[in-house]
Amino acid sequence: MTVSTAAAVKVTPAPERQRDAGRSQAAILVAARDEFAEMGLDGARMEGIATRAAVNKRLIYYYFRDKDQLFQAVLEKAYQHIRNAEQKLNLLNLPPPEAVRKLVEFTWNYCMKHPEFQSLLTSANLHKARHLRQSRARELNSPVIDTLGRILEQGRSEGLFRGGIDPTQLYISIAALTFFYRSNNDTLSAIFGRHLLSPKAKQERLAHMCDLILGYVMRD
Amino acid sequence: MTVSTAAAVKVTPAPERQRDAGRSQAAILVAARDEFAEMGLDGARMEGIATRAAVNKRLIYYYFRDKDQLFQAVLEKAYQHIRNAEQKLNLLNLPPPEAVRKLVEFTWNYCMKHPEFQSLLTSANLHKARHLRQSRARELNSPVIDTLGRILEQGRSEGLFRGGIDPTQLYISIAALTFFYRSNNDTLSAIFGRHLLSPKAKQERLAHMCDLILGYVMRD
Amino acid sequence: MTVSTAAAVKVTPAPERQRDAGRSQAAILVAARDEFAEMGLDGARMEGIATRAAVNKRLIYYYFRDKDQLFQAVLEKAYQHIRNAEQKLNLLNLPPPEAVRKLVEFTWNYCMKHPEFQSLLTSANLHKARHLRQSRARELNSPVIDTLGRILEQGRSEGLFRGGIDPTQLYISIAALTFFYRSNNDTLSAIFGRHLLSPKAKQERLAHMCDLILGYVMRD
Amino acid sequence: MTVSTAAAVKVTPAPERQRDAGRSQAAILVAARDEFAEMGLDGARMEGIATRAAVNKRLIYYYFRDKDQLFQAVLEKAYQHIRNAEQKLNLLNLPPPEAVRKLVEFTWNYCMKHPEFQSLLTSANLHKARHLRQSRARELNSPVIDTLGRILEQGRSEGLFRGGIDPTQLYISIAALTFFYRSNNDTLSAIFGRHLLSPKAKQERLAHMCDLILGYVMRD
DNA sequence: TATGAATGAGAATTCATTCAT
DNA sequence: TATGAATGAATTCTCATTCAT
Repeated sequence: MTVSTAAAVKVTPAPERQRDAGRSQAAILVAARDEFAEMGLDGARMEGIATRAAVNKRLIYYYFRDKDQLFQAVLEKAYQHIRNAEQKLNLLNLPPPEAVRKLVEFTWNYCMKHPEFQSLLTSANLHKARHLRQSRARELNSPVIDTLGRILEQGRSEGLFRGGIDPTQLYISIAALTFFYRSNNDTLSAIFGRHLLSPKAKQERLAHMCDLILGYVMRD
Repeated sequence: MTVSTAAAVKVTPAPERQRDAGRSQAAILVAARDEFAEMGLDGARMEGIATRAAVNKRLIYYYFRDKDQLFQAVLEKAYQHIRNAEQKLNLLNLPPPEAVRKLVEFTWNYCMKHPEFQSLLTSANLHKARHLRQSRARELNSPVIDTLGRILEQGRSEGLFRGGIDPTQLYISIAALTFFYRSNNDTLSAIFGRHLLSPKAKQERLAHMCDLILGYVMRD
Repeated sequence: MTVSTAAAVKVTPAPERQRDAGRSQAAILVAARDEFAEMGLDGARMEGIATRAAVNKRLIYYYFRDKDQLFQAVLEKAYQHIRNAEQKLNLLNLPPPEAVRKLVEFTWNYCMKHPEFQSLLTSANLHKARHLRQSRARELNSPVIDTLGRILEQGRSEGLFRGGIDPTQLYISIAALTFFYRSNNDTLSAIFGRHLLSPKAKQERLAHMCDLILGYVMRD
Repeated sequence: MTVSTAAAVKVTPAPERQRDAGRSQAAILVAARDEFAEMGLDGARMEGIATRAAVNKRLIYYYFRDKDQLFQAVLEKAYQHIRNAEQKLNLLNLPPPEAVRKLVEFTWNYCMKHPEFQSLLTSANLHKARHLRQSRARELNSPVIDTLGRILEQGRSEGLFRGGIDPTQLYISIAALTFFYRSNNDTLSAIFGRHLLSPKAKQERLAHMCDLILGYVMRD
């Protein structure tokens, strides 16, 4: 047996990549987001998340306690992300009709780029949104509601928009028109025998939505 | 009821409940529909379905082979049900604007009465609609698309509606506005801190949707 | 035991029995070998294997994925074991007749000491040897075939053996005479009403086999 | 409801094929033999047997009580079949060497034509031959043993054969050489990378076996 | 911070067999 | 003689999670 003589020897911790708390946590969150989005909360596997994140399964528990907490963290991050994007819209600088159109387009584009968002919400809803209710994060609520309210008011005062529109109601409708289209794509395609996500189809859908929303908002 | 005088009358098999293939199958389908709708395809438990249906778990396999086949059967039946309801609408007898309004109201009411329908679709979509694609049932496609197309045309010819509206696109939008609202109710409620399914809220939502759809369809 | 003076000496992990991957795997393999041999592949129970190995049932799946993979591992190990034993025979040092006799005796003894080997092969054959074909292990093929070929040649050149004997054919025959006798023992005994595994019967069988094989191999 | 007027009307039992006890039993036995041979006793499925026999699963239980009894019946029939074939050999009419050769050839041919026989025996052995021991059928024991004894004696008295050969021992050896070859074909083929059942291979094997047996039996 | 070993509580599915007609 | 309906007891395998280092 070869015995080391130096009790003081301390192996240098290797050129790292290991042992980076932040990196591991972030990798897990991304992996979990993808797994949850693809498989649903119930279909997702902790094993699958660990593999995607290239970390030891045990580490997930170390950082996130359990599957539900992890899902909650993913959900919060997803909301945070879209709220962040919404912040940058600067809708109040635009003429009201332009602002509304831009909001529709933004919602559409976000939905196309981040289909995982609606997928996560779907899982959240299946579970009665308990993950959200446990969340103390206040990034959940959209500041856009407020903004949209002001836009509607201004459009109204300019004589462009009709009155009496509930901004929350309108916001939900915009979301509905885009997110439903995307998240029900597979069944809709199967039934209509029509590909709904080709570039042309997407362009048509966006046009339709803008017509629909603006046709409603604007005074006859 | 015409009563036979003869002694040869076949005794009705007693109000038993045992050994009735049709009844068992039907009970399983109902139970499965509810379980799948509440828990999602992945969250649903065969055990739970058996309990709901008050049949032996084994019997489910006897009639439906496995979970996926059962889900497919449930899905087909759900489509069949809504298509059936659509059939009875008789929209072509109405003035075009009334017809469109009635379709919106029908969709809304169906959605409220049968939230399981969208829930099933959600699971189907999470699984890339493979259950639908394996289905040879042709009740899937909605005959309403056709009807809606004719209504739009007629409204157009009467000078009431704008032209160039794709009936499929419009149909999807109507579905989106109602089904998204219902199926995302929990997260939306949590975020907006507002109960979306109170009688008043439902009435407002329906009014909003009608305004939106009719405002778009009708010529300025 | 050489005692180190240093405080830095790593404490030997105690004679525990827990948390030893190698030990667990080995225990499972032994248990599985016995269960498969006694019950056949289809009759074997994962539960039974876990009990025999005194490990958690789940651990079997942890290490071996599923029943088939486990069986394959067992099979490979069994081949490895007999090939190992064959290696040690050193037949080439003996006069050809002695070598042949020793091979027969070895086969017989191995068969008596390791009846599980033929039992495993029987299961493998029932399943069309798919486990073997999936195996990339090259310990499967017997090196004895080669050796036997050389022995036959030398015997021939010494004028002791007849010519034109296919070593593979002969090897199969030696195996057949022993393994068939052992693995069909129960039916043969039942039919002939004669105990085939008494010391006397075994001795007679071995003598018969040697006579048979040597009588064939040696020139008249 | 259309009521039949004739109480006496008796539907003629249809051109039959149904309700033929003998036919059903025979079909089940054949189907069971094939299923047991292909899958082994444990791997065989009552369902599979019913399907093969094109009868209702329940009928198997009606005629054969349970799986074990069915297996026993199959086994007995298999023995009966080979004993029957052996009866017709008329070995005593031949010169002793011819008789022995004919027995080897017969065994080989039977084995090639009826691989299910050895397969059934294999299952029987895995279960310690309990099915045989429960069997009161006396067709089990081979009359050939007797015949072979006489042949050996005669050959001996004619100065052709060596003495002291145990006919049972020899009979087992002949069976071993053929049945082992056939029933271990898959593993042997996999290991030797050589197809053992091609016409040429079969011919070579038979020749080898005859050489082996006759080389042993005949006086030098 | 990180990880391989281990596990209990299910989960879907299978299978021989019985029930009721 | 024949059969569709029904079932209890397994059986394999899965999954989130904890242990021990």
